[in-house]
Amino acid sequence: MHKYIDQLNEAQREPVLQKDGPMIIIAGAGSGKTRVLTIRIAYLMNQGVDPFSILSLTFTNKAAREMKKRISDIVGAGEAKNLWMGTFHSVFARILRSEAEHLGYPSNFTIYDSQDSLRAISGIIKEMQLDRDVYKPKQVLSRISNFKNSLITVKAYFNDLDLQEADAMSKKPRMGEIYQNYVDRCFKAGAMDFDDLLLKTNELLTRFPEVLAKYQNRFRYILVDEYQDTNHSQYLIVRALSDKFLNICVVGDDAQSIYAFRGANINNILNFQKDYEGVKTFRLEQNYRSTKNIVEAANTIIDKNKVKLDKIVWTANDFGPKIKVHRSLTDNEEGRFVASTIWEQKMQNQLPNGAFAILYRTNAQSRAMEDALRKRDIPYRIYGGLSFYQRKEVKDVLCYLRLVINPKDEEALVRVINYPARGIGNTTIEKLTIAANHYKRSIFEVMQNIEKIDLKLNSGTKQKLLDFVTMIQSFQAINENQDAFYLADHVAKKTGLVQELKKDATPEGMAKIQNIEELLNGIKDFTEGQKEVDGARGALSEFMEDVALATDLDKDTSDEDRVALMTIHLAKGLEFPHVFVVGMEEDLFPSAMSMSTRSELEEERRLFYVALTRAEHQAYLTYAQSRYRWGKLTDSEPSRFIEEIDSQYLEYMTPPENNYRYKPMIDSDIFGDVDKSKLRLAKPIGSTPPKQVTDNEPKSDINIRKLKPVTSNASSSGSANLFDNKLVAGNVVMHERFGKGQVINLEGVGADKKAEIKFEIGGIKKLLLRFAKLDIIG
DNA sequence: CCGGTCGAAGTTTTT
DNA sequence: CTTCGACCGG
Repeated sequence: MHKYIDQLNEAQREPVLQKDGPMIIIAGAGSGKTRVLTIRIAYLMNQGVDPFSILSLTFTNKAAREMKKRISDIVGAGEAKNLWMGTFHSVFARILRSEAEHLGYPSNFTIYDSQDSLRAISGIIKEMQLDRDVYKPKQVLSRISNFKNSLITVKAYFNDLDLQEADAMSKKPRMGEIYQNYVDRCFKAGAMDFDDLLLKTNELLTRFPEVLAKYQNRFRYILVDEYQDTNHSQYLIVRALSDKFLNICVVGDDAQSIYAFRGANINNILNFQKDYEGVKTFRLEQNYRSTKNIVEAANTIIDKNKVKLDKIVWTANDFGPKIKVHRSLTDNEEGRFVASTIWEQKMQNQLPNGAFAILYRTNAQSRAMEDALRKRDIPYRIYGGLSFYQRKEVKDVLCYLRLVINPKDEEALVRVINYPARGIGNTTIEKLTIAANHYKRSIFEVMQNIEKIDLKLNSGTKQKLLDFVTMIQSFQAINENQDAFYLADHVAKKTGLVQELKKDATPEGMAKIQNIEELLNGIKDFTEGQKEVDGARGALSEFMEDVALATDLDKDTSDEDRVALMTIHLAKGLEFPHVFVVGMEEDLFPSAMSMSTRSELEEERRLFYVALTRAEHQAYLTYAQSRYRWGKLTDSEPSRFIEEIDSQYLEYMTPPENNYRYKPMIDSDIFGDVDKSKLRLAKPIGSTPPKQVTDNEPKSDINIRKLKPVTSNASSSGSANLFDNKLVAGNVVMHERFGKGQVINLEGVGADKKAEIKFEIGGIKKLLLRFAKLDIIG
C-alpha cells in the first residue's frame, strides 16, 4: 500500500480505492474532501491511468492549482502537469478554442465578463429604443443568463409559448428580440460570455458526435468537486462526457449549496444516485477542522432546513470556546470591535494576521471593517469586490489588448475608441454602429473601409478613425514577433493612457497608475514564465486567453501576512482559526432579497452554515443596531440565524435584550477614570431611541489601552500540541496554511512556547505552538 | 465634440 | 455615499 494512503482514515480511504464506476462522495464541511480528491487522483495515476485522460473540475482555478501542486508532490510535477484540471469555465474555454471552427467562431474568441455583457445589453436596449426603467439591463441580462444555463436558445425561446407569455406578463414582450440581438451581437464580435462557455460546449458535444466521441475517449476518469453548485448546463456536459466509461466521481455537500442564484441546481447532487446505475455512495462525516462547539452549532442550524441528504457531521476535536455574539451600535462600531478583538487576540496569543478572517454577506460591508483595521494598523487584504482586472484603468489597457487580438471585439472597441479622448464622439460611434449592422460587419471593418462608405462624416473625423485603425494595426504588427509584456508596455504608453492618468495627481490617480504597473508586472511574470516553460514566446494571446476568467483569488500573490476580508461565498472551501461573521442582521443576512420563498431562505441558511464552518477555533457573530445604508442611518434587528443556534453553544458578549440600559455590562472598572455620564450623552444618534445608547462603543477603545494580560485559554484551544518537546530547531515542518518551512528558533516554555519558522512561501513567522497546526516532516 | 455639473439610482452573492 | 448617465454651455 502506498504510504500516502495510510494518512487517510477508513471513510476517506474507501472512495480512493474505488477506482471505476459512478460514485458520489458526500463530504461534510472540514472532512478532508480535498485531500481525498487529491489522493484519489494520485492513486489513479499510480495505478497506471494516463494523466491526460483524467479530467478534474474544480470550483476555482486556485483550488485547481493547489490540488495540482499537492498531486505533483506525490507523483512528480512532470506527470501532474498533464492533468486536465480547472474550473468548468476555463477547461471548456480551452476546449472551445481548439474546436471553435465547428461553431463558426474564431479560436481567439474574446470572453466577455459580466461587465461587457451588461454594456452590450444596455446598448441593445438603447438601440431598440426601449424604456430602461421597464427593461432594466441587469434584469434582462440575468434572464438571458438563466435561459442559457437551462439551454434555452433563442430558437427554443420562440418555440416556447409559456416563456414568451411570462415575459409579456411582466411587460417585457420584446425580451426574445433582445435575446436574439444580444446573441447576434456577441457572435459578430467573436465573443462568448460566461454562460456561452458552457452552452456552446453543450452545442459542440450534441451537434458533433465525432467531437463528443473524441472527448469521451480522452476523459476516461472524470471528477467533479463542489458538485452541489453545478447548474443544468454543467450537469449535461458532465453527463455527456462520462457516458462512455462511466468513471464519474462527484464530490459535494448539499449543505453547502449556495449558488442557486446563478443557476446552480441542488437537485443535481440530490438526484445523482438516480442518474447513474450502480452508484457507490461514500460519506465523509468526520470533521477535522473545527471544534466540537462549532461543528455542533452548525449542525443545529442546518437541521432547520428541510431539503437535504442524510449526513451526520461529527468531530473528535475538543469543545473549544463558545461562539461569541456581539452587538454594536453602528456598523462603524462593529468594525472597531472586530479590529480591537483581532488586535487583542494577536497580542495575547501571538497569532499571525492570517489567522483571522472577516466574512460578510455583501461587499459593501467591507468598508467599515477596512477603516477600523487601518486605524489599528492591522494589515488586511480584501478578496473579490471589484476584481483587479475589472478596475477601470486596468480594463482599459486590457481592452486595447483585446482589440489587438480580436478587432471585432465590439465592447472593447467602444470602450477605448475615445479614451483617452481623441475626438471620436457618440454621434460618430452611432453612425458606425448603424453601418456595421447594415453591412453585417464589425465596427472595426467599417472603419477600415471608411473611405468607401458614405457615412456623412467630415474628413477630420474620418482621419481620426483611420488613425485609430492604424494604431491598432501597428500594435498587431508588434504582436507578431514581440512578447506580451513588450506589447502591453508599448500600448500603455502609445495610447496615452498613462499620460492621461498622470494629469490626475490625487492619491486615487496615483493608485490607478500603480494598478497599471501591477498589471504590466503581472504580464511580465507571465511572459517570463512562459518563456521558461517551453521556449515559447510568451505571446499576448496566451496571456489573454483567460484573463476574463481570472479572479482575485487566483492571483493571490500576497505572501504577506494579512487578515482576510471576503464575502461568505468567496470563503467557501477556506478555513481560518478565527472567523468573524459580521452584519448578522435581518434583511442583510438573511438578505432582504432572499426571504420570499422557503428555498431562498434555506439557501441563506446554508450560506450561514458555510460561514460558521470556516472557523477552526473561534467564531464571532456580530451585528449592529443601526447601519449606514446609502449614507443614511437605518435601524436593524439581529438575524434570526443567531436565535436558530442552540444557546448552549453561544456566549453573549453583550446582553441579547435591550434591558441593560444604565448598567455597564462588563466590570465597571474598565472605564476607570472616564466620566460615564459623558459617554452616554455623547452619542449623536439619528433615529435610534436614546435608550439604546450603550456603553460599548467607548468600551472597545478604552479596553484596549487598559489591556491586561488575560489568563491563558490553552485548555480551550482545540489543538492540544504534541510537539512541545519534540520540535527542535532545524526541523522541517508542514503548516496547514503556510505550507513547508524550517524551524529556525524556539523560545518560551509550556503554553507560551513559540517557534520561529521560515516558510518557503511567506517568509519568517513566529507561531505559538499551542495553536499552530504543524506536522514534522523532516 | 468636450468636459463639467447635476440628478438619480443602487447593494445580494460570482464563473 | 458612490457611480453612472443625461444634459448643457463652450
